[in-house]
Amino acid sequence: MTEPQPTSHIDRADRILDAARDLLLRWGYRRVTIDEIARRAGVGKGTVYLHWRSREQLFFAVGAREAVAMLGAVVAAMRDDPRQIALHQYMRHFFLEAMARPVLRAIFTRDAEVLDRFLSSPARRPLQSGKLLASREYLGVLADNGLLRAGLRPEDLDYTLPAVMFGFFGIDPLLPSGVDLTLQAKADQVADLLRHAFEPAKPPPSARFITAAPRAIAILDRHTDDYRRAAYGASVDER
Amino acid sequence: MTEPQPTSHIDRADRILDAARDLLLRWGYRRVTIDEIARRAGVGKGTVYLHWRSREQLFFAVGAREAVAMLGAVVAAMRDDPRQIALHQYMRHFFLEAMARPVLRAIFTRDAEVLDRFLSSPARRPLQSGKLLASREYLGVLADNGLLRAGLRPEDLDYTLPAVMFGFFGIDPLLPSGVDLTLQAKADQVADLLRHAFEPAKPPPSARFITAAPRAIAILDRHTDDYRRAAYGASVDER
DNA sequence: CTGATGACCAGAATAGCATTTCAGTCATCA
DNA sequence: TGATGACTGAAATGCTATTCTGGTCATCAG
Repeated sequence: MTEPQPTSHIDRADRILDAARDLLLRWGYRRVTIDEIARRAGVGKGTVYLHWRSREQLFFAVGAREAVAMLGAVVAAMRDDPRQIALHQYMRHFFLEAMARPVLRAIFTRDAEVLDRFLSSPARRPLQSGKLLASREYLGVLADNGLLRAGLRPEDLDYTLPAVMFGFFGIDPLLPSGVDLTLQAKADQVADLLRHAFEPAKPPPSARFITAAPRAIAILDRHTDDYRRAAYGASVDER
Repeated sequence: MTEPQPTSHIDRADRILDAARDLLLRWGYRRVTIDEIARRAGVGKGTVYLHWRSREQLFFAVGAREAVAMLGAVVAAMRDDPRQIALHQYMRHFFLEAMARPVLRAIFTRDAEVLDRFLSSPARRPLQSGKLLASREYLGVLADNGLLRAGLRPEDLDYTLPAVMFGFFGIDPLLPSGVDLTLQAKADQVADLLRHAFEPAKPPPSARFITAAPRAIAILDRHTDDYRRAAYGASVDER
């Protein structure tokens, strides 16, 4: 059907992931079959299993690849302007970039229509865990540079930060129809909330951000690599 | 089976609601039948329908009655100490008292095991809506008395407050098992978060609370009556 | 006459079974 | 040597017969 084309290992993985993503969004997790994905990607079914151990891992990879793209966009903003490493800015971007990507939006809003069975699959966990939000190390860098409220320790956020973000991602279907803000407005509200709740009352001097940014960015880059590895299977570093 | 006893209309409603609540918690919404509830309450099946229009309304009444009890506890604390009307204290009590009551906990944590079908029933809405949390009027009283951060208008909380509370109620199953705080600790975190995010930086003088408390309490009393009426059917004011 | 009841009914839920679908494997091939 | 797709069993689905149960209302007890 699709004519075979000479491709690298990673290009082929991308074609398969593209097919999986498109079918996922069109039909939902339950209805998509490996046969159809392989057909669409122009490869044999066995080939899919040369990249990922199972169907579950394949769909995790679909999410992981979008996570890589999302983190890339967020980190790019931080490189442009070190002030964007502030927790409230980070989470604002995180929220906007996640909601702008259909697969990630489905995951974070726990969209049962799209994900059905995948919601309760253990493979989904790493995509929704607190680590993807803001790891201890990232928060440690903020704390060390006076970018968190005095007396607030990174571990104090282990519970609260995921709770808040989960709330903003998931509240919509529970709200009466009268309340509907734009995505931007919601992102601004998260940012405002987090800034007042967790950051110093008076904005820290720019120097602090400039000092902290490289370390903060390095941490996110490392996380990004973790997700990239997950997306393309262990074979990503063979190349 | 249960010997009939002379009772007022409301006593009988309570017996039926008791039976419904016990069976709900033991078996979950789907498995409980009206026949079993009536048998347990020692009344005929038809009698149940003299109180509520439908099965759905009956279970809504079970929740509404617990909401009355919960609001009663919260308001009692406010009568003892006017400072408890502060948004963060209100929500702290709300969280603790809701989580301490099995039916409300099931509703607010969206426990699919207990509620299954009831989760998507429209009758559940009024129990989970923003209004039960903190109505515009309540927030208006706080704002009028300088108990909200300068520049924060009550309607600014329409989205954010439900999002945050929903997050705290629902996050637990999504967190890695390492993170498990006591109920008290979680309540303290909600309170801290809300105080920093939405209330004045320096604690307002007591006089403000003393002035505002009667009006705040009156609003909650009115909401409580609404739920009481819903719990016992329209017949509650016949008496 | 009034308020309570439970036999009754239609539609929905369930159980049981026959059939189809599909994730994952591996012998074969280019 | 890397890619394939025919093959297999387990799980999902469709179908039918049967049971269950929400809600009604004719009847009855006090």
